[in-house]
Amino acid sequence: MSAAVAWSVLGRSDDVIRVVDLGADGRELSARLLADADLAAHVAAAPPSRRWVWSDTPRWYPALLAAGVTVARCHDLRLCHAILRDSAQVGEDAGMRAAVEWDGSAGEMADARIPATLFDLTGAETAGAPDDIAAALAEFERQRAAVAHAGDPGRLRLLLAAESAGALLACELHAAGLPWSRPVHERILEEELGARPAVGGVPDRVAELGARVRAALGDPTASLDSQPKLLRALHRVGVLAASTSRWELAEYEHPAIEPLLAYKKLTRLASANGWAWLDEWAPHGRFRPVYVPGGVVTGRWASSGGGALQLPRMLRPAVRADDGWTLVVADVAQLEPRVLAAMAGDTALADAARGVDLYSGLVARGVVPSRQEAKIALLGAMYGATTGDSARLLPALRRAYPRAMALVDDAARRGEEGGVVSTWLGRSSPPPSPGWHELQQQASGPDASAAMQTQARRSARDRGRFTRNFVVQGTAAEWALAWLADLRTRLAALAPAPGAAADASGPVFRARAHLAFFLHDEIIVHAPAEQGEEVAAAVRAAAEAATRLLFGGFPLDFPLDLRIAADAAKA
DNA sequence: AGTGCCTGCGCG
DNA sequence: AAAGCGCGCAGGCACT
Repeated sequence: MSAAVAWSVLGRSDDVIRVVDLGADGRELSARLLADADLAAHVAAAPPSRRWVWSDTPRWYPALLAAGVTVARCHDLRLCHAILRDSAQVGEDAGMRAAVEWDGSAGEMADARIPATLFDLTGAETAGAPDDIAAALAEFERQRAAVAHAGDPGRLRLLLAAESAGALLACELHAAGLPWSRPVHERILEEELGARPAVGGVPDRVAELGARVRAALGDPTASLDSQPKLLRALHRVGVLAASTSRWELAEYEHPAIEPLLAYKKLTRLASANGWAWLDEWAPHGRFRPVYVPGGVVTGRWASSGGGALQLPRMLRPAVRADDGWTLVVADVAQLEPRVLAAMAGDTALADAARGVDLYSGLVARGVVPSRQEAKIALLGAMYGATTGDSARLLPALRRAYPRAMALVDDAARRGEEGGVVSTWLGRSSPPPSPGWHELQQQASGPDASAAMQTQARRSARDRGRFTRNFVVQGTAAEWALAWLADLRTRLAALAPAPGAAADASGPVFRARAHLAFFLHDEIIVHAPAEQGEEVAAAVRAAAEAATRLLFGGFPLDFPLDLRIAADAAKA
């Protein structure tokens, strides 16, 4: 009877895949070689509790998904390396910083395997590269040791598991795609812009507005798309704006302003999400962005291509469930202030959040006069406002919620001093650059100029605002990851759709309810119509599970705005 | 032609 | 200059 396999490390050795099975203690139990074509079957045959360890999820998982195989758990060495390398809980002696071959972004690591030239085929080019099985085993052992010796191994393990689950989900979201209605998108474009113009042409509504602006400027050839030229044209008619931004132009009274603002709005729609976007990014009923887990320093996801995280509200009706399916759209109400309350153990702020709307809770307790001011004050507290209404409201916030304010103020102070701050689960901010330290050093010297001192002061404050926000934004990202990971597991346990059929989005995601979109604090699940309520219950249960996982019994809810509908239009 | 920066604006 | 955080992308423009 052999010990149970806890981990299976995947890597390459010569031209084949090597699978090394490890016990819970990290000891090697067995190893085997596999051809690429046999990997999916091997993974599918393993028990779902198996955690697959691999260099970089986008390099291994898409092929499995294409073969119809999903994985319940993995350990993404690249993403976990990035966390452990910077975490204040991990000592320098863990060697994470020295293992620079793991530092690249997903794209850079892919490049590292490619020989520099066609003649450089000595085999050495892959020796230290992450895909190599020896490199993967060494890094995994290094990471296990780093976690074991960390200040709070439990939280760090949670973070690494959540990050890795996110890596799986990012690939799945891309494979599944967001259901997108071409007719609805086209209808919106035609209503706003007019008929689709010929290639290189300008939509009718844009042309009309442009003519109105030029007429009002008294300049039939005025260029509206070049910021410097537009600014000069405005100055000539007495609009002495310093920039051509929407907010500033709106301050001026001139017949050119109204059509100009409309012109800007429509050209933005046409260039960012017009017909060309539709053809390129959602040609066959699915929008498939590339999600980049850990792409933001705080731990938030970034995206690449198609502007996935910037879909304008105007286009949300184009997010439309397939026939016989529905969407469950949910976002967290005021995620970041709630996260702040929980992190700080601020029971007074948690108390104000008891209802559905935290901002109204502040008004009800007489902290600020209006909901709008509550929002501005809290955002200012988390972003580090120094002027205006927001800064004016901070003293009231400080009186009412000293613990929450102390947490962000302390993070800001540490940042200004050049220190490192960490999220709830242990992701740490990157240290300041050598140049930053140098500037602070020189500015504190005896022969520092006043200009240099001002610059250093400003640079310190900038970093303070970054670290102030880092702890909150980063912990909110952790809550969201925990929510996603838990929901992903719950959805996988639901019954398949009746009469599920294969189609272009792949058998796995056509067969059952699945996540289709994620944006910081919002998710969209695409589900068989009759499972709408069941999925909604899973979404809520996952949010509660995430809250307990991170914050235990702290008395605070993370209420969701949730709707079940055929499309994702915002209320 | 390719690059990198700037402005502006979409999202949380 | 949208007061204060984090992003991606398009278009113009200066540079190589």
